[in-house]
Amino acid sequence: MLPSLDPVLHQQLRLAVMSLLLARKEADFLYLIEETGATKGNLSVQIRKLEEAGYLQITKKGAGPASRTTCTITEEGITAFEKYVNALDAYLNQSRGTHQG
Amino acid sequence: MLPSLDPVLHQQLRLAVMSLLLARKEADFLYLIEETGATKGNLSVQIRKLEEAGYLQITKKGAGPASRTTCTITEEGITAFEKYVNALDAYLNQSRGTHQG
DNA sequence: TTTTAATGGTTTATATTGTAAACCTTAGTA
DNA sequence: TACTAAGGTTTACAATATAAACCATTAAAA
Repeated sequence: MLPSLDPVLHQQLRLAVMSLLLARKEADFLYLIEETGATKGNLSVQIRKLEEAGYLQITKKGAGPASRTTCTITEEGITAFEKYVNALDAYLNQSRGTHQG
Repeated sequence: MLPSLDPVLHQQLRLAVMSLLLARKEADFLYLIEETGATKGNLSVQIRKLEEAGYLQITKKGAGPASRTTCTITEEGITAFEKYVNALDAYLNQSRGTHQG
């Protein structure tokens, strides 16, 4: 049977964030806004979910307009992403019969 | 910027159904239940959404216990699936820098 | 010839999730 | 001291997913 897809990662914005972090290790809130096109409210909620899942860490520096929020991917996040990609493969490659079994 | 992911396909059960159909062209309701582990209610709803999107056709034969509901993938469904896979690639390959640009 | 049960599927109420408008806090500046 | 702007957060609402309860038909049993 097809493997289940990690529901934390199987969502467009969260997947985009993780994908960007995987390439860069860390990224600022505003950078993620630019790259994803998400609204601040939505991004705020979704990175918190990723943090709660243990997939990234949120670090805040300063206060007011000079403040910065940075997201850093965790080992757990990297592992989860890789596992997700492998699970997806089973879905995407059904048609080619290249999956194990 | 990362491409958007077709919301009809970016859902586990619907993606599973499409994936199975891509390999087999058509499949019965009960076969899809077995392969996906979904409940009847959930599958019923999700294949209807796929039909509304034009990605598959639902055909019913007979009535009562001998009745059969068959799903057949459409050309539009195949195209949409391929497009979805390509879009996903942009997310999954960020880390390897193998994406265009 | 009524029950009774079983099959194949649908409806629909509920829970979960995603989204963005409205809001808050702090800092600079006029 | 206002007033503005930046950087985020809250939260109310919309959309979605899920499965329990239900329906229709048929076959078999009583």
